[in-house]
Amino acid sequence: MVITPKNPSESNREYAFRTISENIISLDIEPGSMIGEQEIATMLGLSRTPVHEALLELSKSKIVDILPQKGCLVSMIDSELIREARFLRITVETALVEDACELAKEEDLRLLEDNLELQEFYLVKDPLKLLTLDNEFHEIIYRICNKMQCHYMVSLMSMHFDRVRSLSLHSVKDLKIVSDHRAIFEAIKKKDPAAARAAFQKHMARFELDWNIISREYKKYIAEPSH
Amino acid sequence: MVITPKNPSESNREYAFRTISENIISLDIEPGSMIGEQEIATMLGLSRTPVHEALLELSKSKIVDILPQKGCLVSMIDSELIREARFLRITVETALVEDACELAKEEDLRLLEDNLELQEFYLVKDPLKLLTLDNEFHEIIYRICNKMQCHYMVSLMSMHFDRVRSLSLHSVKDLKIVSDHRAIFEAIKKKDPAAARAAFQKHMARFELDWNIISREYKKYIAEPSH
DNA sequence: TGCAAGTTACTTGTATGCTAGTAGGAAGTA
DNA sequence: TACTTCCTACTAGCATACAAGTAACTTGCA
Repeated sequence: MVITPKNPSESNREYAFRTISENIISLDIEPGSMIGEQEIATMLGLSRTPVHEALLELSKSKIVDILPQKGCLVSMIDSELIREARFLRITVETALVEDACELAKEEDLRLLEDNLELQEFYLVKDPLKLLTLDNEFHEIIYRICNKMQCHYMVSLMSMHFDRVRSLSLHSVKDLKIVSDHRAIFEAIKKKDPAAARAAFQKHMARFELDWNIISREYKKYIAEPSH
Repeated sequence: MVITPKNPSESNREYAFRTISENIISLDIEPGSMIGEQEIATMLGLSRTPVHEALLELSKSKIVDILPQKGCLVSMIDSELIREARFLRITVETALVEDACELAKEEDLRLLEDNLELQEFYLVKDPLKLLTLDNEFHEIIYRICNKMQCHYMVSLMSMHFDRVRSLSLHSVKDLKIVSDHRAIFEAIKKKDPAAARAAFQKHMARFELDWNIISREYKKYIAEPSH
């Protein structure tokens, strides 16, 4: 478990939530492992209460599963939940990029472009940073469309998604992701909804290929189909 | 505040969450009013802890606003959040009803039809029951498409929406809502995605009219635009 | 050896107590 | 009257204590 210092502006509960989330997404906490409230509380120098509340929030997206009187299970990578997270993102964000063509102001375009330049800069240097920038790029689009509450809901579910992306860093595909983002940006800039939609859907389609490879390579992390 | 008995299968936290939610949606707790953890805990016969956790969850959808060291503010009816909730539902469920045309089995169609018959039965008798049935109708569609996690996320946000619907019960429009549902059902039954999509969008469009009336009639409950 | 009952250690759920921060009113001052 | 300062009452955040349930181990018996 990787522990970063507590940001002074965040509450203990937020600190616990952020730390646990980051470690689950980065796979520093392994899928399928059990984590105890006390254990984490001690590591973070907190009491159980804020840790308990953080785990409660995480359990809402099913990224952890609280088993009462037993413990807290970090969920296995679950293709059904990933499918849902992906469905939600594709559906919502396809609509958003179209709207963004109308709504984006000069200032918004500048934010997107700054983000893109950072993506290009970190492309070879720091793939993990790239994942953060990727998420920020999408967040800017939510902000352009005044849909930040939707963004919160979608990103909670996207954790399932992000965890798989952590497994496929450092790959050639990163290069394509950044150029996808640029294509989406250009379409918004040109106020071309159809092009934006097409670029976005091409972008999200890449994941399907990843998943086929990863689901073979990391079987130990993948949940059995339930039925 | 209306208090129903605790269901034996639910935890104290779930009981608190359900009770508070119901009272906010039904407007038995007024928009803009302050509620204290202790106050609610006493009313429900619980300690502050499960109430605190319930309020925390509600605050994630911004239906309440926790002001640290001050209290918990039940949010005013906020047209921006309603717009977001509505956007999310329309976007997601439009995609779902199309998919449902392929995925719905005989058994699913029976569930939908049973629900519809109840809607028609309660149409004149109990408009509040109708709201519950309405939500259940939509939930069945999520279930048909195996998108229950999405359903959880969307329904959290839909509370903003449901609260406004509570204000417009007993109106002639109820009749149209039920016939809308039947149109959606028939389209799914005939496996006609285009018809399902059209029927659903017609259904959701009704809200716009409601909102215009209600926002004039209940000004005391409506938040000022922030800017 | 194999199995069953009892015990113990450990888990989360919940209650309670303490801390720190807010708001509003009382009292004092010009 | 108008303003400032202090005090009191109240809030949620958090720590801690206890309750209740689980699971694994130990013990005893056949």
